[in-house]
Amino acid sequence: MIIGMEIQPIERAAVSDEVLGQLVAEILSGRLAPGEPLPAERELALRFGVNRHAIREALKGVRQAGLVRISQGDKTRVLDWRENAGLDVLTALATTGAVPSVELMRDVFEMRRSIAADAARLCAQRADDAQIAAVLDAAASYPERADDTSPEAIVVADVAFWIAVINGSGNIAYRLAMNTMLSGLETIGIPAMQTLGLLDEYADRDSHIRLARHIADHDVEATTRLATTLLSRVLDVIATTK
Amino acid sequence: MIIGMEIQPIERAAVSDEVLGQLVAEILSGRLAPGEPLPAERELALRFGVNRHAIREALKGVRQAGLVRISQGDKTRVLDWRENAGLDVLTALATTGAVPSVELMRDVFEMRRSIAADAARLCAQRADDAQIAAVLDAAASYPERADDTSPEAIVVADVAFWIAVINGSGNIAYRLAMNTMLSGLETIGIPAMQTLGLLDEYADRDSHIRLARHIADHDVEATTRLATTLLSRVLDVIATTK
DNA sequence: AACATAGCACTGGTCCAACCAGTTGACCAG
DNA sequence: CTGGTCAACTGGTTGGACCAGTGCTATGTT
Repeated sequence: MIIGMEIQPIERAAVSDEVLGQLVAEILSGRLAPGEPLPAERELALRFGVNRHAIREALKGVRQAGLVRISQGDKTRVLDWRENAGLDVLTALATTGAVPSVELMRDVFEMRRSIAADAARLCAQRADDAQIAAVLDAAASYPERADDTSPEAIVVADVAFWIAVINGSGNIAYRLAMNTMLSGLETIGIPAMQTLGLLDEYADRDSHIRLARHIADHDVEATTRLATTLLSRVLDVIATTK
Repeated sequence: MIIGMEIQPIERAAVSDEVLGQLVAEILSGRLAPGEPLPAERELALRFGVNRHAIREALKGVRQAGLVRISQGDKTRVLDWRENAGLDVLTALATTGAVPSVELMRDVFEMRRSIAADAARLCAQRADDAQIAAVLDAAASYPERADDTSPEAIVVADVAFWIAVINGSGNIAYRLAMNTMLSGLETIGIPAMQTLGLLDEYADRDSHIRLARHIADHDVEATTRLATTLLSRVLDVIATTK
């Protein structure tokens, strides 16, 4: 075994997942328009060259994403994803180019700002000691600004910090929404963020430590202001990119 | 046919959906703890008394919700839903009593406030004429405050208004998140909201019309202020309930 | 005794083939 | 025109077989 050689697990996606991906892409891209019926399961099985069960498993996923309505005896019909789909299709949207990726990025970071800023406010209001300690810890773990700091380390630290804040807010909906946004960002990929110059704005250790201190002081006012400022930076970068 | 008789379609959930619901409930309630392995598919098929294919279809759904990790050759393991699940489990959370329903309600409405308020701000900033017209229309369609106004009508009008605002913001993530929240509220049910006295706070036709006008005037400042005020009302009611 | 390894038993993944259960529309009798 | 019947779809469900990974265990060598 060659030391240091690049090993990555070969991807062996299940056929049903393959099918799911393609169907979702077809719908999000608009090639399958809302209202339009999907081919019958048996037909799809033929076209994809897989068993009908694989198709059915995929269809279950498509339905759960809110992209189709399945009804026995009748054909499976495509829904308007803007009206019916849940937040979870963000990930799929990032993959298929249904929405321009810069615009999508802007939307996600705007949502991040709203939610994280409010979470910080609530955190300052009602977090208990343990939760505040976690926030302070996360801020302290923030990497120093240095050129040799890996992009991954910055992202990891930033995610950990805001997760701690959200946990402190005690709002489970915020937590779940953040989970969804993060998995969406993962599919976009850190390299893409790097090219956009987003990461430079992330790495501001001092500000995060100050913010944590505001939270620890239960200073709602200062917390909200600083959090909003911090969370807006990335958006400024995106705006100029556009 | 008796005029006005109550007709509702009989529910005939597919077995796989039945299974999915039970599995999700088991996990969210904590009876199946994170890290714990699920029974084998064949075992589950026996216990539920259904075919293995049905189990598999259900498991696909559970996985997509971010509640388990499935890997061939190994057992299917339960994930920590707080860390892995997406926003879409909100609906399931509302059903199973994993989180106290009042607390869940508070969380959702807090999220609604953050998102809708920011959407209103963005809408005032960058909505085009057609989108603004839609907002004005939605506000005009708001029902007059009257005792004979049905609760459903109020909710429908309110939803339509904020959807119009979010559309005007041009933020697709906000739209999707709102979709998810709405389907969550549906499962809670309007009657439950009525008992909590939430609906009275919804029905304020004048304020919504004023808000729409602020947006039409592109008055970002006034829009943000009024929107936040409006969206906070429900939370005040919930806070006193608690 | 210690360690490598071959093999077995278990997991999920896929397939085939049949049948059940609803929906729709065409057709025909009243 | 109304109502019923039937046939041809649709998705829903079942059984059983086999493929493909993973992990434990017994075995054999050192």
